Amino acid sequence: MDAAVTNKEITIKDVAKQANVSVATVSRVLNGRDRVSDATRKKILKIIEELNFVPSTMAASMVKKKTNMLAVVVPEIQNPFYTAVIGGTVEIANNEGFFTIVISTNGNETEEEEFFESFLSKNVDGIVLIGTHREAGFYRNIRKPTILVDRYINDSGHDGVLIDNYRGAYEATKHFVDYGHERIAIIDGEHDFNDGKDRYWGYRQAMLEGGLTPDPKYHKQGKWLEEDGYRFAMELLQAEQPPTAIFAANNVICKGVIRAVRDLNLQIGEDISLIGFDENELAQFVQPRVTVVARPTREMGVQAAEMLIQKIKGEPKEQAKPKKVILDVELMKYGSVKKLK
Amino acid sequence: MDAAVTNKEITIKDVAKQANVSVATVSRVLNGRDRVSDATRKKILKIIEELNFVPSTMAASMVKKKTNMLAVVVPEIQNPFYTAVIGGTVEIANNEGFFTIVISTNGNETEEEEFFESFLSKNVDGIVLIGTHREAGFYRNIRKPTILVDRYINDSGHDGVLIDNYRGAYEATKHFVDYGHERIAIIDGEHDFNDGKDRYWGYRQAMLEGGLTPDPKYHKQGKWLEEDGYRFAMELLQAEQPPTAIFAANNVICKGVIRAVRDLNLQIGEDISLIGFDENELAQFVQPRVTVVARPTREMGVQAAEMLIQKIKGEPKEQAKPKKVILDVELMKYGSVKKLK
DNA sequence: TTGAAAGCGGTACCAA
DNA sequence: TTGGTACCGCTTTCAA
Repeated sequence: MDAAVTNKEITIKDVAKQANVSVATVSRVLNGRDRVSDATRKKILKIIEELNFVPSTMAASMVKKKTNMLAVVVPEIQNPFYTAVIGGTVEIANNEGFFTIVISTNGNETEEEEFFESFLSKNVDGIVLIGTHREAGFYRNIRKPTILVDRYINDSGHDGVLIDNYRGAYEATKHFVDYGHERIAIIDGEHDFNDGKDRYWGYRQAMLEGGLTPDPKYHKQGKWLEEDGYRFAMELLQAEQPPTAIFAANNVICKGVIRAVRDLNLQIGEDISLIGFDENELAQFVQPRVTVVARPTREMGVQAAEMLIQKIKGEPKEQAKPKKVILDVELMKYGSVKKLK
Repeated sequence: MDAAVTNKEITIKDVAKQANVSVATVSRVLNGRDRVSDATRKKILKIIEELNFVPSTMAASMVKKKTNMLAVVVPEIQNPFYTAVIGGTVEIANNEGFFTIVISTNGNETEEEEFFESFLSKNVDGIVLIGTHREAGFYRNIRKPTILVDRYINDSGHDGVLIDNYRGAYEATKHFVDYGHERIAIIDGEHDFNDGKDRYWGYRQAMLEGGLTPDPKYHKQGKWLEEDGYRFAMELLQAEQPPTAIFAANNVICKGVIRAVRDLNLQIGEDISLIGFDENELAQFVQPRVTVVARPTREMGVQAAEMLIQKIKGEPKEQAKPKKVILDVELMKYGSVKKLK
């Protein structure tokens, strides 16, 4: 007698009753696999329409053990690099019939762990992960199909989509060298992931090949923050012997550098040469545009989603060996590097 | 005999068996509501730990009819305004024990509908929605707790979190007027949502109050795109009688205007005065910074999430009346408006 | 304090 | 081509 008016969810049973068939048959037309006579199919379809019935994907997931949900886990949701990756992933996922949960770990290992323990491992079919953890053990514990993006951890046991950070940094630095620069500074951050480390070593290698010795006082390490870019650029540019060129090893550092240059009333490409890593709006807006190592951000998300879905759909056969897909970077010469001599 | 080695998911049954108790008891310690003797509780907890058991939230959701998932639906995931809203929502949601699905409709009504029909209405407890649809009917059909953000539709039957677009535009325009401007242009887009319309009428009102007649040739309507901002600014600035001030009615239009001004080698705040709507990085970077109508973007997501969760947790009592929360905007005077005396 | 058992809303196997 | 029914993994009465 209670809740007569309540918006009671209608279920497959209601449809079956109305249509005078069994739930099994309704289920059949829902899934479209088994054959059902045209007459009953039409009848059922009509009732579904009338009753405005929407099957519970949850109930289905429970028996199928497939949720059709992916998770994409990023350290931070406001950084345009991450939203680009998310965008690429979401697009492919939707095309393939998957929904996507977006989770931000705030670059916090504890939060990351909690998410994995409590939820992900049970309720999604696969994960696109831009990890915060540094130890391989954490990744090996993830027993779901997972693709690591951008930050790759060796021995994690998962596939990865990365870019050639080493080469990007190498090309950038070599460009400086080719244009006659000798006092070339690099602003980066901690080297606890492959990406940051590789960029530094690419820089270093190009220096050495150019007959230059990397000078510690031109290597500024912060935390990969815009503020670091600003602060270190200020320091460098006001030093007794300022560098003639700065390599900003990620997109937000580059922003900071640009601000510093502006605040010191200097001219990019004239008073100081600059190359950034990764496109960013500011860098492309200033005059002259800042030369950057461009990476295919959105494409990384696309690749990751494609690999992930293939893995989910594919045989659960023994995975040969974790596969790394390395996408190309390109040095976009926009004119912020001055030719010396 | 099959699949002996397979990574079989362990369930509540396994735990019960190991602990020599019933599944009911295990469920009790899982949920912590009912009382369980300390001894058994400890025993069970230990086994859970050993077996590394993680309960299936799906199974629980099915009987509880609560998924602990929210959806936030946005037209587009790359726009920083939307990611800020998402960020605010996700933060609150996580604090309150909810996960968040992010869905991008690509500003496409059909995609939006598909999502709602197929999935949302069944599998999430509530929705934060920045809608694409224009008709109230669509919204009335959503029978889940829903908060409309930014774009409000009357008669939708849902609560909303908005900003005072009218006042923002009014203040901006009045600022121009106060500084002696008379030829004041506005670049906006279609008026199919309240936000755009209100901005236009705010502009209009301030003009009239200032004794100025809005001149159609200074009202440029595009599609709210950066490209529109660029194109129309180009047109306006190269006209026979160019305006002395431009009100760019959203963030991306403002970017376009800035680019146009730069490409024409003009000086903001000198050759052309400019006010934008909403903060954007470019506007705050150029020299002088562009005066903007600032709105609390992230805060909108926070508010929406709080209202939503309260609604979900609260009594399903008859909702008095859809509630609109209107957040304040503020004119940030950064110096891009010239005083014409 | 604990256990037995009836679901939640579907799917899929076995029979008819 | 259809129906009956045993689950999926958990929660929640009701009884013990």
